[in-house]
Amino acid sequence: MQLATDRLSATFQALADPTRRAILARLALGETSVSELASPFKMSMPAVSKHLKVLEHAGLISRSRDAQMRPCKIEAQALKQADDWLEEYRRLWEQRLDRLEDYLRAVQIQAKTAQTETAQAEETKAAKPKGKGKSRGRKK
Amino acid sequence: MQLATDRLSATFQALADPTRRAILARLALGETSVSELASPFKMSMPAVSKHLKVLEHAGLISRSRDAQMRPCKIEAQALKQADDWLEEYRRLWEQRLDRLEDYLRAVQIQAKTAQTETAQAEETKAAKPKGKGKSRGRKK
DNA sequence: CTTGTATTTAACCAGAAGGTTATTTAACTG
DNA sequence: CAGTTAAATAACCTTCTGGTTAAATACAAG
Repeated sequence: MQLATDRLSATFQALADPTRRAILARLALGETSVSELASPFKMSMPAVSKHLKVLEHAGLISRSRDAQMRPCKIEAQALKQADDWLEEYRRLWEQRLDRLEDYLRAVQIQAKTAQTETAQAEETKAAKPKGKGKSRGRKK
Repeated sequence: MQLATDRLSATFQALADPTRRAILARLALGETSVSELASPFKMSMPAVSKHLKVLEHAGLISRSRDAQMRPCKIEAQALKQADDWLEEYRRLWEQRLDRLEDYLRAVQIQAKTAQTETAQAEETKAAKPKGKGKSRGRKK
């Protein structure tokens, strides 16, 4: 059905659909049948079956057999891989507050300066510095 | 270009492509131009431009202007949203070992019960770590 | 062996994704 | 102004996605 791309791409791809995320949410509560997984949705069974195939291909679920039923089980390892990828970027949002503080501090200083030099503030715009000076400021 | 689905779907969708993840990896090092972002790939500029549009639509990057250049910057909040979603499932892989331990302990008790129906209660008590104070934090 | 139940497969469809080349827009430069 | 650079847009193509209905499979129970 889908391309044989890498595992991580397949995982994110699988998570990119609300129906599939809802299925995973249900499976987080415990193993269950395809019919029960399908019941909350108004789509046809084959459609759900396809979603399950996508999830299985991504390693997010596994299936066993119980009479006519094919119970699905969530497989957390694939989710962990996605989490591991995000881990690399965690600092980017965890440092956010610190940077906001830096920014606010800078603004405060600027405000104080502006109090004494109000007139020149407008002129600065016209007095464009040469070349790639980039007076646009706060470029880390 | 892409569907106007919910933000989380758009984010996971954006992350489901290796090229886009590579772009984000580069942007994690700092803001840069489209040309530089495109340079590692053998695809055309319009292709990269499309990838950037997908990332921007998902809120994963933002763009500013600097002369002819349109520098891209990573936006960590969208990544955090993905991480928050995964957070709900974290216990599934973090508790895995604990549950395996529980299972093995149960099997052991069963085996012993089958052998001799004598004093295994004390052993169980001794072996049990008691409480789930493992506090396996989410930060590595 | 026939029927019912649970689920998958087959065939098909519209629209999205990801790529291409050619053209256009935007901003600096001489 | 004309020319160059950086990037986006337009038009087009192929493959993938997510859904459909109809038919097939696997199993259990009469």
